[in-house]
Parts: sequence; structure tokens; C-alpha cells
Amino acid sequence: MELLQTIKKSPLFLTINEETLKDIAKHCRKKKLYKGQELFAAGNNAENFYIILSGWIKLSRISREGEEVIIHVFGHGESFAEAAVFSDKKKYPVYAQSIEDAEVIEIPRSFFIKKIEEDSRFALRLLGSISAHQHYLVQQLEQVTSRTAPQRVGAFLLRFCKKQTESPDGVMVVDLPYDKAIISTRLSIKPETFSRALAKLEPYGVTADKRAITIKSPEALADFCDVDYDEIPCS
Amino acid sequence: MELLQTIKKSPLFLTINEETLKDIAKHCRKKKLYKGQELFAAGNNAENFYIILSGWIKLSRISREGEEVIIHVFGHGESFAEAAVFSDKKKYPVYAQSIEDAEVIEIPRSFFIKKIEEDSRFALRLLGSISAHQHYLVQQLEQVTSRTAPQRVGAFLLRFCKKQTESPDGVMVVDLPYDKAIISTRLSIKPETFSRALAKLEPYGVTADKRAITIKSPEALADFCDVDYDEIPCS
DNA sequence: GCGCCGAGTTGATCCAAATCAAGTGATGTT
DNA sequence: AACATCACTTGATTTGGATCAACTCGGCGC
Repeated sequence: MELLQTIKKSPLFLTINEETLKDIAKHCRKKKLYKGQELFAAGNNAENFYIILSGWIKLSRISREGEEVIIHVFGHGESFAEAAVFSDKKKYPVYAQSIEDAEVIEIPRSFFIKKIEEDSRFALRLLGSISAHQHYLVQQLEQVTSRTAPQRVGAFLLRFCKKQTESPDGVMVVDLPYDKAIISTRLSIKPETFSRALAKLEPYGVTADKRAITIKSPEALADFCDVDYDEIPCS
Repeated sequence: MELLQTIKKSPLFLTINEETLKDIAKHCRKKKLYKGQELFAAGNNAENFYIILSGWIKLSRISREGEEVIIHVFGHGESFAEAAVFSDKKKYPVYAQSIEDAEVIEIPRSFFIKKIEEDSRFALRLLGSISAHQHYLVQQLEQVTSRTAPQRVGAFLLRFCKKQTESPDGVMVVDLPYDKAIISTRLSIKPETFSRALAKLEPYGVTADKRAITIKSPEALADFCDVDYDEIPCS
């Protein structure tokens, strides 16, 4: 049962025993979304938070002029909207939309509060999760404020792209997770700028073939982007 | 006893009874800081979070080139560093420094975890507080990404400055809380740009006299800055 | 095979903010 | 009173990214 497996692996439920996990699985709902479908709108009452079974969900704000700012993009196994659900106003501050066909687990606040009352570890797990989101936002604010477009693109490649291959000499090939237009909006640059920024990384051994990006020198790229090499997943 | 009064008023301890509040006050430490003193550094073990008794504390990151990015500034009665203390790594991700002579209440994580275990409302209060911080970061990311410098300055005047006076015809005078250099760094613009941006708000009825800013038409300013007028404190 | 559409790229130009430099006025020290 | 320092402002110039336009290429439908 895929839902139970995903719950088991979620950091939200670390250290929780199997019986309780099964009980949780019973109280959660699966929800399927097609590409572009809205899960919730900014201002909606925040009754549920979510864990992703498949696909990608983007959280965004939209200005009065219709300009979209992507705050975060979440993928398989990740949770989101916890902060909104436990905020004082209990309203979603952002729009949630699926980038492609997706499936999410919906966890009701009322149910989770009962769990917290039974066992405070649930609260601590939740705090851990929200803290990770907050850390990400701090990083993004720093990136947008003090890094150039090429640095931001390079940091994205190193931090958020799944490795396809990695050879002993350090050369790696990573996959862009979704359309370049989504990536560029997430990095707060325009698609034309994304193209130019990617091209500017060629001196650091970066070449692109559709969604497959080859990085000949990950450490040089990390240095250029002012990214801690130790922070890169699986490096 | 000022410490107890501040704790009483803190949203972290909303609905907690007087006896428990007194007990909490006993387990917390006061800490005095002089202007420019560092409270904690990025990477330090996060053992305590804080509530401010007096003065201002800024949280910032510093790039390899030494450029400072101010993530947030906190003032009287506000709490900070909760997320770091309850994160998985339990390390501060930012530097904390006092902008001027300040005094803070230090709350140990171990003590607070005991409180959570005794009464889950402590966890819910903490979640509310961290959610508010996260909401602020989302707003900042949106501001930096899609608003011009004058819009950001105007939004700051409306949202974060204490009202000195407000007359029946809507004219208000607000005070800048600290140096313009700190404000400009917080808004991710340079001091020269801050000066020019402030001047550009004159058509919206904004005039400055040292730290006192007169806003003849707050609603027009709110409209220009794409700020919800309803969101402005005490409007 | 052809036409259309979407995703992405490239070229030319513009502009908001940064950078660099110099100046002003208030405050603090001697 | 004189001088130094700090906070801030103003002027001139540069620049990274946006904007606007046009193009390329691959996928899809007929």
C-alpha cells in the first residue's frame, strides 16, 4: 500500500510505531490532481496539510498585475502547508497547483491535533518539518538578494536536481525535474535569462542536452555559486 | 517584574495560566546586549530561543564576499530562533546581532520540551509563532522578487513603522524604528537607493524629517505598493 | 507530409538599481 | 570653537536582467 509506505518514510512520522502509522493511514485521504489543477487558493481556510505521493506541487503568490512568484516546489515524499494549518489565522497564504499529474495525501488538522495531544513527538516532528521549510525560505531570500542569475541556476543544479549518473572522476549528469519555465520562475528570473545564465556556466563544465545537464566539475561550480559543497545531496 | 509582564503578553504563552507563567519566568534568563553585540553565530548549536525585552535584534546571513543579507529584524515582545531550536540539525542558520543596546529573555529548548510534554498547547503556540515567521519570509520573497524599491520602502512604512500620530483626515506620521542603513539592507536595497526611493514617494504624500515620516494619503500609498490596506496595523 | 503549437533560444534595446565619488549636515570629542 | 566622524544625500556612470521581437526545433493532430 503505497500511501502507508510514503507515510512510513516521511520525516513527519519518524520514530512513530507501525500500528499508529496504520491508524494514520486510515484517517488520511488520497487526492489525484491533473496538470495545472489548483489544490488550494490563497485565502482559503487551511484545514489540511499534505504529503506528495507523486508529481510536483508548486506554491506561489500572484501580484495584482498577475505576476507569479513561485515560493517553493515540492516533490515525492515531501510535506507542505503545515505552517498554514497551524497558524493563528488558519488560512493558506499561497496558491498550490500541480505542475503535472500528481497525487497527494491529505492530512486533516483536527486529526493531527488529536495525535499531538496523545503524543508530543508528533508536535516535535511537525516543528522539524516547518523548520526545514523556513530554512529553505531563508536560503531563497539570500539567493535572490545576493546571487547573480548564473549563480542561482548553478546552485539549483547542484541542490535540487536528481543525479542520473556520477563517475569516479566526479563528472555528474543531473536531470531537470520539470519545465525550464517553472524552474526560472522559482529562481525569480525570466526564461530568457535562464537560457543565458545556463550558457554562462559552460566555463564551469556545464552543458545541457534537453533536460539532462552534464556537470564536469561540480566543485568548481559549487565554488562559483557560493554553495557549500558539503551541503549537496549525495556528495 | 518586566520579564513576567513580557512573557504574559507574548503570543507564545497565550492561554497559559498565571502560575505556569511564573514558573516559566523562573526558568528563563535575561541577557543584556550592547549595540552591535552578537547573540549567536550561524552554525552555532541552537540551545535557546528568545523573546525581546527591549531594543532590536537583526538576523542575517553573510556571503563569502562579506555582503550582509538581513533576513528579519525583531523588536519588543517578539520571539525569534524557535525554528532553529526545534529543527533536526539544531543549529542556528543565521547570525543574530543587536542593532542598539538590547535585552532579551533566553528560553532553553530542554525546558520548553518538558512544557510541551506536560501540555500540548505549548506546541500549538510555538507552531503559531513559527508560522508567522514563515509567512513573513514568504512576503519578503515576494517583495524582493516582484516589487520595485519605492514600493518596498512604502510597504515598510505602512507595515513596520510605529504610528506617532494619526488625524481624522487620515494623515499619519510614523517613526523609522532604526537607522536607514539597517532598513535599506532589510529591504535588499542599497542606502543610496533607499534615499532615492523615499523621494519618489513624494507624489503619494510622503515627506521625511529625519526619522519622522509624514504620509498624507496612506490609502494611495497602499495602493501604489500593492499592499492590502486591511493588513496595516491599526488601520 | 504539412501545419500548428509549445518550449526554449537568440538578438536588440531599455532601465532600475548598483557602483563609485563627492558633498551636506548633525553629532561627538577635544 | 574647531575638528573629526557618522549618517545620509546627490550626481554621474555602469550593468545585470527585463522587455520585446523573432526565430528554431520537436511533438502532435489531421
